[in-house]
Amino acid sequence: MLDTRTMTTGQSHRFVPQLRGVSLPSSRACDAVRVRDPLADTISLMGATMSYPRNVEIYGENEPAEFLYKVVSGSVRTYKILGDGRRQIGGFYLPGDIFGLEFADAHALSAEAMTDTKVLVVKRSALDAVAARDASIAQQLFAQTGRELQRVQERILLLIKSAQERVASFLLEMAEREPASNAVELSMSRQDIADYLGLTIETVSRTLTSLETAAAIGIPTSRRIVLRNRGALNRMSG
Amino acid sequence: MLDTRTMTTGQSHRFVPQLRGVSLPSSRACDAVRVRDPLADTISLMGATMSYPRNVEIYGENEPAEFLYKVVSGSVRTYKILGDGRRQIGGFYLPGDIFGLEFADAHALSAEAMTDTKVLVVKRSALDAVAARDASIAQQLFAQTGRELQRVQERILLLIKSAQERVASFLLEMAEREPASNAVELSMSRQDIADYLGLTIETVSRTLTSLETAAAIGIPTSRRIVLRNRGALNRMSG
DNA sequence: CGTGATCTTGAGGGAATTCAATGTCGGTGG
DNA sequence: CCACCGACATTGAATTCCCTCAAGATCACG
Repeated sequence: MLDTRTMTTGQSHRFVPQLRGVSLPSSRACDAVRVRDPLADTISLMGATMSYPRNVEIYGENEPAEFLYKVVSGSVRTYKILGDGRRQIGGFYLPGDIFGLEFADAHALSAEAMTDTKVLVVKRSALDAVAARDASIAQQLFAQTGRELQRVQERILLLIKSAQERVASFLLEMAEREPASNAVELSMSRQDIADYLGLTIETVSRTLTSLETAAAIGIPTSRRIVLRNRGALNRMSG
Repeated sequence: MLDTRTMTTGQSHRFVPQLRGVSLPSSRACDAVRVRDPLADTISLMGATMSYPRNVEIYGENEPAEFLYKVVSGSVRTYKILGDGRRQIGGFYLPGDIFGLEFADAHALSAEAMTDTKVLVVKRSALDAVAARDASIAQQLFAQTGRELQRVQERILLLIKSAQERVASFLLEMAEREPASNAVELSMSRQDIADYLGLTIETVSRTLTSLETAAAIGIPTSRRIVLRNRGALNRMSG
């Protein structure tokens, strides 16, 4: 099972540190991207694309944290298995999200593709080398870490809430990632949601149906949630 | 009443701390520290010492995050008050610990002295300026952030456990900070512990007595816990 | 000592889990 | 095409764990 993942890019991923474009923006569009997100741009330039089928491991807990990842398409979950078999999900990552940022030498969490997924992979050492030359990259890495920290701190606040508050918060969190629509397409199973929220699958299910009964949401299919009343959800989210 | 627990800590008016002067380390001991921990040393060199009495606010949520703090003596808690009055404690900081590291412009949490406390205070802007020149300082700041992130991730794992597991984990965590002894001197109240672990004060108290009954710990005074059987505690911590 | 704050203990209730059964959906082969 | 299967989801009933409310015990401090 180790090698169901496949390299889809033949491009050399040995990076030659040529910070082109940083000081000489040429086109408006390009400039905008670079100025806003030099890290993303660097990853795109340096990264190799890899594909992982659904439910396949991208990296495992305790493996050396050699790479940084960015989701191109599909979705990824990070998680940790506790001694007694319980699983805690660290986060869900959708296209554009960066994951695999670690501070110890080894990964604290495992990562798995939730659906068939393409990711950009970049060697940490290469990225560090660029960061050493380009302060804006270093700054972005730092900022990315800070955002991750804030995200995790909010999870702590979530985990002390009631089941209904957790589920409502979760739906609003997911909805923020698809701003255009009022519906959420869940790429994760009820079990994933439960392990993310620190609840059981039954409680998640019951809470969702109760939210539907309360006319706060609609559940046309189990993986699709329509937000009918965001105000109510917001109130319920604690 | 909604909020008795947050009222118990007493006055919430802002204390204006006294500036005691700049610490100027000159001893050999500090030189040794310098090699191992350039960040700590820089803070010592640049920082001003401030004193805060017990239960007095050091900074408040949403205030601009201008400073970085290092505990010299005493103890500090960071916390956030939720809409309905619940309080979540972000962390406890003991001598040597750094707190106040933020990524947004404003503090996400408030900080209070749990006991009479002395802290070193350093302007972020000054520290950033040093970091820009000295890569080892920048690296230390980054590492410090990474450690904070790991700490918070472990808290998430803690919050999905049972009450007994949480309390056992908490005791072991506190014990790690006083490696010499087999006893833990708690600088925080039961309410603080409860708000840290996402439990009620009664559950914390009951769990502690049950651990004592099980001969895993001793409780000579309410603020002093003797670890009688670390193996058992470890097993109980999940 | 008395007083308030903190901590412990008890009884009862409620929210979430556990255990168990049923329902739904997508795929696969007869 | 439909019947069957397995994976996933929902629903129900009983139980457990923790919270709430309430009372007492202990501690710190004047």
